[in-house]
Amino acid sequence: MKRTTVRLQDVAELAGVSLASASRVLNANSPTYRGRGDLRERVLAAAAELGYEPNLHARALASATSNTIGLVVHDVSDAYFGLLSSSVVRAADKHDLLVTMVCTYRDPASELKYVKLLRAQRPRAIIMAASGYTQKAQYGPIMDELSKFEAAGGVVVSLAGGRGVGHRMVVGNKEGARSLAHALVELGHRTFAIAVGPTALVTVRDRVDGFRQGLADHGIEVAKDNLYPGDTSREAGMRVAEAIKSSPDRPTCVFGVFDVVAAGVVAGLQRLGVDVPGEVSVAGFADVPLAAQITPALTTVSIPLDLVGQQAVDLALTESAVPRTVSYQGNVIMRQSTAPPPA
Amino acid sequence: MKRTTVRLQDVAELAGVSLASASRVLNANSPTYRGRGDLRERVLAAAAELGYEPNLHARALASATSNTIGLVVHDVSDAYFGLLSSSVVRAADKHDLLVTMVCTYRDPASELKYVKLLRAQRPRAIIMAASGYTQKAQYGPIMDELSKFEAAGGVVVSLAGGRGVGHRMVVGNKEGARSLAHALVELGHRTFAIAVGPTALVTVRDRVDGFRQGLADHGIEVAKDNLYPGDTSREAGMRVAEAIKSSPDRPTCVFGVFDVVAAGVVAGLQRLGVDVPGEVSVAGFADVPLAAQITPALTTVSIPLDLVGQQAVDLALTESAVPRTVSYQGNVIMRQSTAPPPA
DNA sequence: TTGTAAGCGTTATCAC
DNA sequence: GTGATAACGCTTACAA
Repeated sequence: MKRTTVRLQDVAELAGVSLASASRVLNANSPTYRGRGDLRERVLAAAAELGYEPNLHARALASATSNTIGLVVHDVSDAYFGLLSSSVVRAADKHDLLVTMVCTYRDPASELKYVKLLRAQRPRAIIMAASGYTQKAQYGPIMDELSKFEAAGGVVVSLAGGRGVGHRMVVGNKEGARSLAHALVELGHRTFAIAVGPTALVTVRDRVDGFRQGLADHGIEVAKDNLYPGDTSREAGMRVAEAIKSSPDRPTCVFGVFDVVAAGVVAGLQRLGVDVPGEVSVAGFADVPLAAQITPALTTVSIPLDLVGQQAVDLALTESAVPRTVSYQGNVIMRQSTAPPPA
Repeated sequence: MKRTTVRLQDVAELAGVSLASASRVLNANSPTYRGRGDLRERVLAAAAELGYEPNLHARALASATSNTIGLVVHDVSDAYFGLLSSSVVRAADKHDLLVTMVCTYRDPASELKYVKLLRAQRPRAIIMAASGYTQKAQYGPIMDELSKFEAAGGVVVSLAGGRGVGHRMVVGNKEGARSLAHALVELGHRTFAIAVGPTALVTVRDRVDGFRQGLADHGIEVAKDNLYPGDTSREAGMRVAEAIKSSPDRPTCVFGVFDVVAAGVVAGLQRLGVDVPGEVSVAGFADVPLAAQITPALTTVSIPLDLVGQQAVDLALTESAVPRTVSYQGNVIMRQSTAPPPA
């Protein structure tokens, strides 16, 4: 087979104009540019006839800008990140930007690898929705890499709760969890358990800290035994349910740091014959769709993921020298999974 | 600010070698290549010191290959596509491939636009998990674009049920729905309703056709009135529930073409005081996590999305001249949302 | 307005 | 094994 790829050159030749002119027409260069006579039409016609599609690599190389933004999440199949990714993709679309998405599956090493790869791709910006590790050994190298990216003219948007390079977006994990705690105490609860999730994440730390802070505001503490680390799965929640059921001082309320985990706690308790919320109340965090769909519907803290995604893209497009910070606060959503504790 | 971006040239100079040598070292060119003396080490050291990261655009341009694959889905925030995307990303990772993901939100026009954009990015392959429109006016232009991509040496993997360019993956929508129908009839049901969803999609058509076929196998037909078109949302399901509740000849079993819709039917019926499955049984399709998490748990047909994603990437990497076809069959999963009809 | 030509950062093809 | 040097397909001064 001969060369099958169509170059701008080919278009130019077919239209009988120079490479430069063809380029100008196809880029609608200056708003005023129309080309003399039917030059413009000839080029357009030639491009259409040949099925020409510009080579973005060449364009990126020559113009030193790309129309891509990188998005780093933990796991797209997780509803939280799925929703976020979707809103990022949607917002990017409005600016004719393509999104290259990578999933770290909560592994700092693979996150580092991906940031490097992304950097190699020279995107306009990188949105870090994952990251946020509590250990310097884990986040350090990633930050370094991001700094280099910035030094080379790239924009970074960090959604992580902790420190971060570039623009910062903070979703109110701490504040939201604290408000949730207040609401639950007001309901009458005094003994709590927390399904903590992966402790290496800043998000987790913030939610747990916020929640405990909220309890502390009322002079309540969570017993060490009632802190259950785990992963972010439904199964983790179910295991917590078992532990609680046979716990000596059974809490009257369980806070699951992720909705999915909380849903697992609910399911686990139900399977063990414990009534929710009659005997034990359960609350989650994030308000992913699942929360409203289980029975009883889950009390949780809603995060406006839609806005967050949009805003992230907006920030990704602002090359301001001074990093900006934008915050979003969550709302406590009381549903049927929580009720006053049994008398 | 001076130029802040590090070129291979810079690395070569710092290492005191030629551009070509630096390139060879960094690409571990031939397995045997080691460079003479400490040449290799010097280059590596220089690259590390400078924080060099290759420019993939330049590389793609020079080598005429990229390490990117394009993925087109309807909506990542939809559990089905979230799961699929995740498995694609995961599989791609094993081959050090980056995934550029676009969402069409079920709009043929935006799908066309995206395929063009993707083509411009010159990915190694494009995986079409969306598409599959029933109307030629809609899928035609997209297929054309994909053909051009193929002609230029790209690989296409089509997950759509209908026709498709390149390698084909067929998930057993028809067969799965048919088996489901059989199972439901065996349970004793004779009158059915179908929450159809968006009729413009091949996936929908296949599931509906398969289901009706399955009923037909037992001499059962679905009344026109019992076919409810809509979108793929939970709300659509709830509306169907209302319609059914007040329907003159109320069906004893409802098939929702998407799990989310079916879940909506369940929730809607429950809200109206109709017992599921006591009075009406409900089944869905796809077995997304939600299906197992609602109460009662949803009977559905499971699709091995994990395998599908992996396989899609495998196919994306096979440049075989003859398009291959791989099929996956779903399994009927009976859960608590279906039971024999009331006597 | 248009064309000529010089890059953009790599890889690949040559000689050496 | 190594180093010049010509592509790769495009944008963008600079000249005409």
